[in-house]
Amino acid sequence: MSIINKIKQNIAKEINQAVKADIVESENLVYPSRVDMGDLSLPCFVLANNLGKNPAKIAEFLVKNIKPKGAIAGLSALGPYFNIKLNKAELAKEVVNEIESLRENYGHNKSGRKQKIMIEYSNVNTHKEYHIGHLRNICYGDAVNRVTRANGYKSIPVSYVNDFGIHIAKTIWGLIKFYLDDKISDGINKDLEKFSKYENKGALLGEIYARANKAIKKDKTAKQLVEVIMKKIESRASKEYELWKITRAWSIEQFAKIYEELGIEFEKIYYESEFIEKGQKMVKELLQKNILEKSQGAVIANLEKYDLGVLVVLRSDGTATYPVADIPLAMRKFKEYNPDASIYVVDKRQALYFKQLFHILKAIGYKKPMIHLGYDVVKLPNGMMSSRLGNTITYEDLKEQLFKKAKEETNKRHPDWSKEKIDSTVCALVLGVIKFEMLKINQEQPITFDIGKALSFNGFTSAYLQYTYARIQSIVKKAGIQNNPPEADQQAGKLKVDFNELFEEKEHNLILRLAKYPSAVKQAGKDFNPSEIARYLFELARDMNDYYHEVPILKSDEKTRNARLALILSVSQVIKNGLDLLGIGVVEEM
RNA sequence: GCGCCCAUAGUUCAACGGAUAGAACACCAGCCUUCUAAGCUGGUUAUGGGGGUUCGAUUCCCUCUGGGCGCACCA
Repeated sequence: MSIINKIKQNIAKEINQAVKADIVESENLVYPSRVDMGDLSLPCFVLANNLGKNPAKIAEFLVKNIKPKGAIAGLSALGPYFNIKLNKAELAKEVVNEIESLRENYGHNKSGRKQKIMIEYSNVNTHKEYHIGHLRNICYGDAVNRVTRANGYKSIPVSYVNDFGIHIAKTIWGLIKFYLDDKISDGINKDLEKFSKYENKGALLGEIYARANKAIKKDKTAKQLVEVIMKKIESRASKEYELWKITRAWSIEQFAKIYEELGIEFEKIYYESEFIEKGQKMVKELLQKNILEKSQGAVIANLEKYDLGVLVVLRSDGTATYPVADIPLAMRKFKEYNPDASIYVVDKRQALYFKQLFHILKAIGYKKPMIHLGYDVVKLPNGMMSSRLGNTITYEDLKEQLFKKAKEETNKRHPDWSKEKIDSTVCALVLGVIKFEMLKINQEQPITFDIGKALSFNGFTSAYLQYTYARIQSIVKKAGIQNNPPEADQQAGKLKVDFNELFEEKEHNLILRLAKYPSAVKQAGKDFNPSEIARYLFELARDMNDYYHEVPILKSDEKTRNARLALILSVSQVIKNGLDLLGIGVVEEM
């Protein structure tokens, strides 16, 4: 349990003893809206209702009947609020020592009790462009994975790639039409040599898709051709199928590169094409079991009596829809990993579909919890993004612009740095921007992605957090302490910290903020909401920068200096831990 | 038509039934012989309308207005 929770529990106990009843719990203690009121507070209304007394009187009663001792430094009543000031040195000692001993594990908890949770994200289409909407999915999924682990679960991140749909036939049609003179010759590999000059063939497929989509819209024969191509791919024995195999590999290579750049690893990647045939067989079985039924030539799941409408599983022409692959995929996941719960990180617009899918899976016999974690779209300031309209920002565009800007800024500030140092710093900054922009807003809200703001590195950004971290490292370095994890314990020990030296109000604010980190992690885990961490870190960094400007560290007396160094080392550890939960790395200098 | 979601400052977001509704961006005015100015300080501006529940409502309920989304053969 975190220090602050222990303190809250003790205070709750004291209060209950004072009123001789068991009413107040540690969760009833809140943080006052202004720091001068105190560090913790109990609104006395609930107590008042239970005891049939005036809340302001109760607050006064508590002040009279509880003696400040240990962690409690002072008590006061302000109207109906019972306010508690904590012992600064005591709290500082507890918090800083805990951070120093737990290090990268500070803030983590065991509430998940090692339950296995499978998290599916990066549910992408091959043969299409990879844009910032996909980035939201992957950044969010990865952060949920990390936050879930920090809360004591054993998470299993997997990806599911849609490599077998009509969109692919469209891209292949475009490829043949625009690049292969309208036909596939016998020597496909030779024809495709012209693509060897493209470094990122997956991105090229995205461009072809957008172009093909526009062309097909106005062209009836093209539409028919696309259907023919789809059938030929499905036959798994045709030139089109060969072309599918080759181009599919291009997209998969592109995804692998993106995952590597973003530092994201999956336990397993599943592909739709592996499940379609199995799914077709399964449809027959489910028809026999009356879980599915035939209607108007199609195969459907009729879920109207559960208020979930109707889900088409096979169209009247016999072609498959999503669930045909999703059902066997879910079964495979349970069979291979036996997770205690299965989470799907997918666009919230598919909420109804997932309710339907889970209903069918439960009917088949899968009773473990299945959760659809929906997130909202990424919009642009001028409106919705659309692959079909070509109104998107692709991952490549974004990365390129960010690199250019970050490099410019870094060069300007550090003309003496080596190319390697600049590159590695810029890389960390760019990744930070991408991930932070995708995570700083609650997943249930749309993101209005403004590339100009993302490039600014000012305000509520990852650069601000990384900068704060780098500033601390700079001081630490000048103080002659190496903040290397193996030696750090010793180093901290060498500092001989007297926590009474942390007498500044801003220091107390920082310590209280550090003490709140574990609850931010817990809350983020409970709500699958990494933006809690992002906001927490911003507040911590703001407190830190405020402190930095106001209070000298290296120039203070030795005793004070040591205490302050211990404090800022703790701050930097928490910034690092929090950024790690968002999948973002720190830089030692910037 | 049925259902779901959203509405807070010029803009983008917070506020988990509690105290004077917080930030960031933008704009204006300051701060670098002083631990990194990618920073800090100060200033201007907000709960869509109407009802209810509650000691207390941005938060819960109803309703109106305005947006977005989903609803058998698009993925």
